Amino acid sequence: MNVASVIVDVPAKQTDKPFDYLIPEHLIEIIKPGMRVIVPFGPRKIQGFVVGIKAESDFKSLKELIEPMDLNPILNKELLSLGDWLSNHTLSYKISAYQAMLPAALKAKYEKKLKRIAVIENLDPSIKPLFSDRDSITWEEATSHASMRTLQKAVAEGSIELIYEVKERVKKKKLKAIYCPDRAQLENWIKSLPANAAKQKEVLSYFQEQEGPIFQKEIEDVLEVSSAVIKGLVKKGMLSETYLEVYRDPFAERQFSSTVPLSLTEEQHNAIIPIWRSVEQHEHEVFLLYGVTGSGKTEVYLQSIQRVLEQGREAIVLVPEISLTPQMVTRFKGRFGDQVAVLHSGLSAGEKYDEWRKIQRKEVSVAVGARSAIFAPFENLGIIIIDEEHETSYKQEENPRYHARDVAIERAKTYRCPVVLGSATPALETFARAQKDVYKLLKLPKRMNNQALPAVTIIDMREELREGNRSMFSRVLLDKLKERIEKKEQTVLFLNKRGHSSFVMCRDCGYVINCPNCDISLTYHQYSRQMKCHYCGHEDHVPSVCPECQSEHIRYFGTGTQKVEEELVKVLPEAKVIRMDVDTTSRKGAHEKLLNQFQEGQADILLGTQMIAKGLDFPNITLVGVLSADTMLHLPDFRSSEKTFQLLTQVSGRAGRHQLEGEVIIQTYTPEHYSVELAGTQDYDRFYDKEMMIRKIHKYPPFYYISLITVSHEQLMKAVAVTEKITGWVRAKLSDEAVVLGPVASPIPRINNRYRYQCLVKYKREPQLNGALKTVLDQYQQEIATGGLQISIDVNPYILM
DNA sequence: AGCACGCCGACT
DNA sequence: GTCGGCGTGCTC
Repeated sequence: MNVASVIVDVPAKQTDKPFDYLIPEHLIEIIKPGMRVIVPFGPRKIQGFVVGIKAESDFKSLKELIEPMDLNPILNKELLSLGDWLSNHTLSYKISAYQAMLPAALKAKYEKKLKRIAVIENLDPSIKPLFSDRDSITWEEATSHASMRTLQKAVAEGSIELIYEVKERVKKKKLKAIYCPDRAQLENWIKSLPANAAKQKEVLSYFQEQEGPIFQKEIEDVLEVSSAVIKGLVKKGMLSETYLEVYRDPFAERQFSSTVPLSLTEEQHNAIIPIWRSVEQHEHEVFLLYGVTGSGKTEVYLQSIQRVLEQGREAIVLVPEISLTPQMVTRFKGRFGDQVAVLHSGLSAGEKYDEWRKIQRKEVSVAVGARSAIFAPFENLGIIIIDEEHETSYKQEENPRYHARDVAIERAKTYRCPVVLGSATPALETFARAQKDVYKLLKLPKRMNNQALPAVTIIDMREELREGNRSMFSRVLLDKLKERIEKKEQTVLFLNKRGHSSFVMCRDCGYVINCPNCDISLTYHQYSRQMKCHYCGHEDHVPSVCPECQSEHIRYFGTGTQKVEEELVKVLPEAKVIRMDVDTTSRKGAHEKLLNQFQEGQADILLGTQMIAKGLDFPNITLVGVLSADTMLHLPDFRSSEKTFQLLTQVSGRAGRHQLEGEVIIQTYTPEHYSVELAGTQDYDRFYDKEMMIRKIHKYPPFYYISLITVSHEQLMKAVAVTEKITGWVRAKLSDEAVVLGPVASPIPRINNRYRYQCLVKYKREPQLNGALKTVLDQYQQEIATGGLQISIDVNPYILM
């Protein structure tokens, strides 16, 4: 057993298979599947994952692997095969799948260096100065100071050597700690110290009280001594220095007041019984916990987890990226304390890595986090919970294009444990499965406070315009706003920004400034006073005259949160407003800080985008205003109605969650649209029926599965031709039941000067499809490798662009 | 993905 | 004649 099969860190079709390496004598039995290793690959050294150990290889001349990067496997057996499953289902490379399952900190960093071999005097004069004070320099440094030619010559004649290094991205954080090598002596030592060494005596007696190493910082802080005191003792040999690994704890400063399980309402109780049963009987089952906003889903999660922990098993809780508000973390930390690891995007790479290691070392049993937390390396899972399961952020929009819900179900099958999908507005696919009894439906139809859902008023903004109100606030909304300020109650104003971020337009000729590289309008950014393309990053100044008609009437269109804020100040000068958007929350911790301010009542109005739609739970909010409900209704996306309905229902749910009654105002230009109208009455069931009908007619999910192939190339004709061929090829491979659409231009026909064409496949059951798509990738492998062609395949896409 | 190898055009 | 451009194919 001295051969290791390794998946190497080269994301390409040709290398998407195990490469065999000889395990050096001294590493036999040490190298195990799931470990990261450094292996020679061609002329360089790269990282790889050991996927198997075997006695011999079909390959004749094996190289030896260089060294392991881990002491213990970083992927256990289950995660290793989950990686296979993932790459199969998303048609992505194995290496990409493994990397997606691990914290980014574990991704290798490569360094190319030149090392001096000959004595300095013998080096080429142009290279000499580079090595004057060091023995090796980076490749970048070398090439910027010396010509490629001389470097090549020097390497060829052996005076310098080219070396490749594999480095860890993030180091484990270590702090200096002090320990006493011989505690029995402490008593004597203290007596032996001179009388004027009061501080040193104090330090030694501190060691009498405590066993084990103590962090230097702790000694300095507690005893108020300087490092010199400790150094003195170290010099005398009474104390010794060491470095101890510590976790970066992003919540170190925070106190979480602990909570106890609340008594469940009858409905909660009814909902939790089947979950408990599934936990206790080790049965895999998927539950849809369908509960209106404010119905107490979180308490059901908490008490389900409680049961899992009592069994000595572990739990994963997924929450959507944006709503991973401190509120949710607080509730989990409050109930389960140190048992909880938190994994979300707000943490630094190092912090994330540390939280991940707490899971790996079995120091915690609950992981709360965004999408990628589904890969938490637990080995005895007892439950997986996905809160707000309809959220689109559970779908990764880059390779591997996985949906956390699918991964959850796959893992839960292996561990024979339940998955709980929670939502007030389930994804249509999910609800349909619950209707068909594939998932078990659990309902929480009432709010916990027994309050009715807030009263919703829909305002037709066309009507407002007709009556001469050109502002972005309807008269009703304005009146209600004033009322709340007088009553010292709070309002949430929600701006549905997606769909029309502020673009720049000429008022005279209507010319909209587009990106020169992409077929999309540039977005205006107030803080930099620049226009920016969200797809290729192109930036430009706002022109002073229109490039088309030379008019000077250039204007920024679209209502950004900043504009709303300015307007608010004009109409309600007495109102205190907190604005939450990408600009005000980009700084670390800003999100939390703003919410705290709002909670403490420092403002009357909380104004924001998507990020305030979910998870907010403040007792004093009695009014929710949606400024423009329909902005994303017209996106080229078959889910736009569903998303609109979900979003409107979610925001409405922010009002009146406690004693005070809530009220919602929705402003729209299309009040007759069913997703606006039914969000008004918060009637999910009717929305579901209506939307299902439409999906059925148009052959969309949940009636059909879809897969999207996007082809892009610098030349329009090439992109069209390839898509044409693929479309024909796929069509021929599938049954008559499948619908293959295309080639059609992508909704964004050009990004970064590459033309984009698509083929959309709708199907019910096509065992051939996966294979056909793989062949497509194989066939164009050459052209993809040389960089001219790009083909992306998204199985079950969420964004059709 | 890198990197070497190899085959063609424009130069000292 | 050589230098250097990039297309092609390989990496255990």
